[in-house]
Amino acid sequence: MTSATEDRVERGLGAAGAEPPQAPPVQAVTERPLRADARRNIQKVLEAAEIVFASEGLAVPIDTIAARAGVGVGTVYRHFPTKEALFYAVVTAHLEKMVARAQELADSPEPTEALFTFMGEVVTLAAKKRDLQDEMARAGMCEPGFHASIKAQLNRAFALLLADAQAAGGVRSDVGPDDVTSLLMGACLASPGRSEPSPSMVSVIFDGLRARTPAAG
Amino acid sequence: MTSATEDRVERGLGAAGAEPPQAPPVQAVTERPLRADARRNIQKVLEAAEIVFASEGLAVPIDTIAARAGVGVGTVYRHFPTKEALFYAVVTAHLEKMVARAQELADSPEPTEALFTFMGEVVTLAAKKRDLQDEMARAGMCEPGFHASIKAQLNRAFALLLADAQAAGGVRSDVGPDDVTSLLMGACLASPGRSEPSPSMVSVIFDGLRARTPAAG
DNA sequence: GATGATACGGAGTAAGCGTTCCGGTTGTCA
DNA sequence: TGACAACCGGAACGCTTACTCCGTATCATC
Repeated sequence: MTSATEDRVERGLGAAGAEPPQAPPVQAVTERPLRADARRNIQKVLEAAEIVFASEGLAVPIDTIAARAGVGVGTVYRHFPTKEALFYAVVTAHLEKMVARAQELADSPEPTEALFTFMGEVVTLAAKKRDLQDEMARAGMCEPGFHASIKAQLNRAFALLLADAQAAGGVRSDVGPDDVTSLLMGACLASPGRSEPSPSMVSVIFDGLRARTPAAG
Repeated sequence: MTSATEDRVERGLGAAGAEPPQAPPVQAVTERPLRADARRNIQKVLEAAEIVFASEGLAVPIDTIAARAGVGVGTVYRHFPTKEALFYAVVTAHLEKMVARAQELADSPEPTEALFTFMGEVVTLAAKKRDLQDEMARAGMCEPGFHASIKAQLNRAFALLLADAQAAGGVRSDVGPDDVTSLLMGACLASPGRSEPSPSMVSVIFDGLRARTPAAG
């Protein structure tokens, strides 16, 4: 309990503020700044993790990331208490960008196009990022609280985008945010192996969302 | 080479004919019938595997399946050379049923409804079967030849169903079998955790496929 | 430059899981 | 019923991988 596990809590971390899944902020005491080499290494690890997780997914061994970053595994674990915490940091950074993008598009004068733009960008991004696909595939199962906070923000922003598009009459009104989220996730998870989503597939979904008269049996 | 590995090739196997991924039929010599207890155990293993793979997916340890079947792991490996071979047997059984269903529906006088019926049934089935989801998630990557033969049959049957629906004017003509397969797989992989697909989600996809005028940007 | 705190590296540890091995059991056939 | 082949069970093996430990190196401070 009093061993080296103590100083492995995240501190500044700059870019992707890596708040670990379930680490209550026990001691917010006198935190002195990190040493310069430590800051450098955190950055190197994050950059390596982003690349490696994107191409290999969560299943990649931590040694691969450490090697790519040019550090030892001990250094990785010094700054990220578990592999999942590192994954969390990387994925959170992506999700934060999505939230920002959704909020930016929410001010658009063309709500319907804004929604479709957002969805298209998400699908395109996810097609290239295996870690995002892994994260989507786990959504629902696994740790319930994992990523909960940032995902709640994303859901809110996305629901707003959808509501505006529906209010503008550009999207059928009999679908809820959860339905469209499922649709979006499905599009992201479809056709694994290719690095771009099928344009026809996306256009079918968009047309389905535009359909005025739900004519389903 | 000459040890007990030899007699682990599949023989009759009854229901789900488990042709292992890459086992060339080297010796089709004088195969005497299996002993009664062996036949019983194969059946028990297949039944247990179907249940366990469906709820846990491919990641489940083989011990779990053996325990559920009430046999030892050695018995499982006597009849299935690897865990993947067992998985293969179970998934193949599902895919064979899909092929049969697709062929049955191909004779329908309502090609469009036949296509949508098929797709709906697949999505509903996949929502309950984690092993099918796992298999779809791996499609494209992993061993290229895995399941290739049965999947080719399925693709052919599905392409026929689609072509008929398009010829009847019920489905837009600017989508190919691969696009619709992606869409279908996406629908199967979306919303993990729930045991039924969202009806709205499915209806959006169907409406998108019906759309006459592809109005995508 | 000396000194102590901080951080690094990577060998080592532990646990999970696929697969094998072999002593014991059971079915089959004469 | 006896004898042998076929089969069973599960302990043991080996590999992978997340994570820890500690001797060594580096940084910050005086």
